[in-house]
Amino acid sequence: MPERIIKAFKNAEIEKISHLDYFNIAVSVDCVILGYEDKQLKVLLIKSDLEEFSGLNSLLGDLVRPDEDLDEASYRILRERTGLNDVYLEQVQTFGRLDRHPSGRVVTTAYFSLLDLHHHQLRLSHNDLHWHPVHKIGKLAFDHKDILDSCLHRLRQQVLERPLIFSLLPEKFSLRQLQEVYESILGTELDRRNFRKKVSLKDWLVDLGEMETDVPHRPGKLYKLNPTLKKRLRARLRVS
Amino acid sequence: MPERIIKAFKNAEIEKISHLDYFNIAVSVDCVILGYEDKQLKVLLIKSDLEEFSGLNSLLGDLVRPDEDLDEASYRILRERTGLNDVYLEQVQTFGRLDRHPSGRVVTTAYFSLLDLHHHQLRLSHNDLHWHPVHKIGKLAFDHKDILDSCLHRLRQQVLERPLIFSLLPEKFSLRQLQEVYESILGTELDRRNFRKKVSLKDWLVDLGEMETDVPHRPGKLYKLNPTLKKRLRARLRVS
DNA sequence: TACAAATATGTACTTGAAACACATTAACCG
DNA sequence: CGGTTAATGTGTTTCAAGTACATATTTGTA
Repeated sequence: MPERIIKAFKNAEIEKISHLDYFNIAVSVDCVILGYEDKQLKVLLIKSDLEEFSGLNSLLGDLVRPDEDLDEASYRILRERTGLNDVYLEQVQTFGRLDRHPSGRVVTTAYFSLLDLHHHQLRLSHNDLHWHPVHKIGKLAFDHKDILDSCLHRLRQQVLERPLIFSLLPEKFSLRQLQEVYESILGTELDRRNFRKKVSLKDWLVDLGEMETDVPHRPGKLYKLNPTLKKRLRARLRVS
Repeated sequence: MPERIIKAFKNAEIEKISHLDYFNIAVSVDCVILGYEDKQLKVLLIKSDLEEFSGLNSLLGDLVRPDEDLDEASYRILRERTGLNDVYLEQVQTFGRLDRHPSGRVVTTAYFSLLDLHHHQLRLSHNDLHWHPVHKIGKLAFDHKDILDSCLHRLRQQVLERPLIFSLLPEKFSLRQLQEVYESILGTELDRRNFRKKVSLKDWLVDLGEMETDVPHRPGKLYKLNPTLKKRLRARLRVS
């Protein structure tokens, strides 16, 4: 099989390189899994078990299996690590630096996903899995800090245009909660009145006619995401 | 070496799959090389030499070599195919469908680049290389139509925000030429007066104090890209 | 029951985009 | 050579969106 592929890419210089070398590249995916808690955006990390990176955390990744799509692989990792199925997932960028993995050549494709950190189905697969506030993260194993940063950059670009952010919140939420999520992602303070005007113009929200409970102040109205949009979010990630 | 990598990704299910299978995935890059001519955006394509796709064109791609970065690989393809060095290049997306290549599993990363189709250094490497108007393209080999579309989508997103478009034009150009390029990319007509106002606010342009020649009407002023921005464009793609 | 703190809604101002008009210049042609 | 044509080059007006800002209302708490 490998020979067939190399033949398909017939290239003048091909004889200079051993055929097998072309298949010394491994393909992996890495997931930047983001949640929201205590007014902070958090990312799910695991302690690296490579001695080269002892003491450092890394993103959740795995080799892509011979029989699975890239999207499927990232979806599988998410499922294995969190137990969650209906999660927003988006490919961001592929990283292929020669020395990015100490054990050999690994090209990795980064995905980010957003989920409700307090979802009742959330079951972390491993004791060494923990949520870390993204703005407190220093070094990570491999080039994972770069990967994280590129995903956060993409998230910030998209978050005002598309209704992604609701995956971070529980089913019902108040406008204050929603605003706080935006503020933690964008790293800026927003004017409450203008914010409310902006989201109300977008027809993203449905007023539930209910109020917050157990808050130490005047309760606000509760909203949920417009069901049509919710379906559309799910549709994007139907993989397996 | 492969064994070391697989060990590094220790996974519960790893034993189910033959170790070597993980390295049956080839990694390639495909370049969507865009130029501008006759008021049309054009893409450089080559006749596919696979019998499965006989009669169809394909993008320019190649396997990533064991000793080169993804960016380097796309840069090399560009150089080999066009003879050009200083070209804008941007990674867009990675495609990994299982059946996307008839000869086996190939994961490919798509790049797009913009260049001046009439550049004096441009030397196409091959007789079967031709420029095709993007809006007239039907089928392509592999999933290359999807790749082309995703690159065009990205280009349309970026073109109003960042000064990419100038790579498509010669050193000196008139505002009319610039507007025509925008219109062909965005697929819309723009108001001349509003367009001029918009670009003049962006400090992208330098007035050369020269005029068009050999035009069958009143000549317009000639401009060039602000040299600072030009340097910055080049800096993004310094690879080898 | 007064106060603190958050919700809820509205208005004036500023900026940017969209629609539109007119004077100017050079090529072309009778 | 002068009138016509077809571009260039610079406005202005209008409208929508964004930003800054104020006040009344509701609930929890001391």
